[in-house]
Amino acid sequence: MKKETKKLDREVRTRIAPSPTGPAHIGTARTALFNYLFAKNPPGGGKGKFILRIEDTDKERSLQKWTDEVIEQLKWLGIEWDEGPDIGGTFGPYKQSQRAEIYKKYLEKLFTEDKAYYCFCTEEELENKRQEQMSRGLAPKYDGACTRLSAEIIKKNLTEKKPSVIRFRVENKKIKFNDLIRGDVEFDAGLLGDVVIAKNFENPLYHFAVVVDDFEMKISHVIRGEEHLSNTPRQILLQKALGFNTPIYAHLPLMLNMDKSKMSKRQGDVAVSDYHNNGYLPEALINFMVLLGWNPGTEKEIFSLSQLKKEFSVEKVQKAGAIFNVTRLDFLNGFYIREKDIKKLAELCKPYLKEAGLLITGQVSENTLEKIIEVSKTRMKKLLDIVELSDFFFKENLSFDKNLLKWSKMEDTDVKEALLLCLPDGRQATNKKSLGDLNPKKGEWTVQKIKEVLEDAAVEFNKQKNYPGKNRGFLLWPLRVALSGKQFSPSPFEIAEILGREKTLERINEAIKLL
RNA sequence: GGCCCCAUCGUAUAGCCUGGUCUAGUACACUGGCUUUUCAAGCCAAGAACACCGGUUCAAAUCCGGUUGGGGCCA
Repeated sequence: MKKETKKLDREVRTRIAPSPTGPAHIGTARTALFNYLFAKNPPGGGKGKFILRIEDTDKERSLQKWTDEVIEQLKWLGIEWDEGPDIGGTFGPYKQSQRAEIYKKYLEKLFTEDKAYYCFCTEEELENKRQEQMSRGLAPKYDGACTRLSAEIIKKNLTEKKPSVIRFRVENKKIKFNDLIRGDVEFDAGLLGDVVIAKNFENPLYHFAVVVDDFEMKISHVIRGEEHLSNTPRQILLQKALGFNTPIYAHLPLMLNMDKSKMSKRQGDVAVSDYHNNGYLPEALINFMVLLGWNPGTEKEIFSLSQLKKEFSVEKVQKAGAIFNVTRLDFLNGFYIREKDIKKLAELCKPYLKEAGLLITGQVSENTLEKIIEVSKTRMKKLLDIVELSDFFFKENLSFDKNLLKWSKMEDTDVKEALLLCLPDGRQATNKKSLGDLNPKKGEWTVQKIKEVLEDAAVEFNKQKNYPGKNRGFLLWPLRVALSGKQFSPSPFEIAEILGREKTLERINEAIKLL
């Protein structure tokens, strides 16, 4: 289980190679992150390069819009690459669809050296053989029916346009390699069978294309998900057949569903855009993802991307898969939201408020918006939450059940009295100031003043009604509900200040009418 | 089914390489408390794990073997 730390004479070059067949997957983002961090701070020191390659060999399912999407999401996360798909063309092009000539060249080389051959077996034949092997308790493996076809038969089949694929002769031997995370790993390639590497000379398949691309792009370290671990031996064999160097491998633990299976769409959001759109902050997502499978060995667990660039090291990466626990992501996201500069946070919340039709340009001042967000932010797990949390600040009319106004065992009349006490003429009932007596023009409409007046009123109210003196809920709860229309909200002092005197009094009156 | 990988509180992990300082640390979550008009946030506290069996050793979470369990790949 030794992990070698070989000195590299080559430049460190890592890559991420997504297939643009759907929205960018969260697993792709995490793999990208680890590759990026590794390149930024390679074991031997110096600076490496991180490359973005687009694996769009599947022409039917690959769409430009998904390539654009992956780019957008990686940029959003702050993961930057040095080459590809449209920048820095030293080893380009960086899209597999544009590299057909390169693949063809190597495919031909394999053919001339008799390391690859045409296979004319049909899907059906293959499937039957597979079933038969499995029923006998054997590993399903290509039986080699076409390995030694005569030149005439091949020619005949080809001219007849019989469907064919290209297979690679997999040597019957043990393959050993050293994985940066897992140590020594050994496979018996004899169990593999000859693998299909291309549909034809124009259409290479995954195993072949990665091997060629990684070599041509001088990738030094292949850091990828554990699902590729068992693909590694056949790729190594291909490299050997082609005369390539084998890169250094590091297989990352998988991100798992709650039931420990590989993270999948069925059990929650897997697209980076899902998290982006719901208002997770990139810093939270980065921090969360990196801690899934890595930690510095200290008790520190809040990391910015730039700190990570200095502190990350592969040796500290776990071997076991990690469950993607949204609750923890929520905590981290809430933490970063609370930490955020209020102006920036307001900017980030705006789109959500606009989308919900709450924020109409020019209607609410920047200053007020910031106050609204300031009093709501401790309750936010994600940016989208701001909508539910603050809608009552923006609405003209509130609608809620009048019973919500009652604190403890209050009757309608009690509630009414409490609310009346906050109004300008409520003063009649007491010799203290009421809310309505505060004059905004004299700078009296502040949380501080409002709080003073209301606390006095609460004491007075309790005295009158013979309520337990310490419990201010008899006044404050009805007031808070009158102002927010909600069971849970910021304090009535904060709400009143933001709402302004006029609107505050209006809402109190509206509530009284309900009773 | 074959092959490969993995295994510390519910979750993420520290500790494992270099056995003793581990009556196993931290964070999230959960529970209780403080604060409090409410919900949050904050603070305090409590509960909670070395998968199992054997071996090596004076001593094992740590080293070795096996078992079990989980996962991945192969179509």
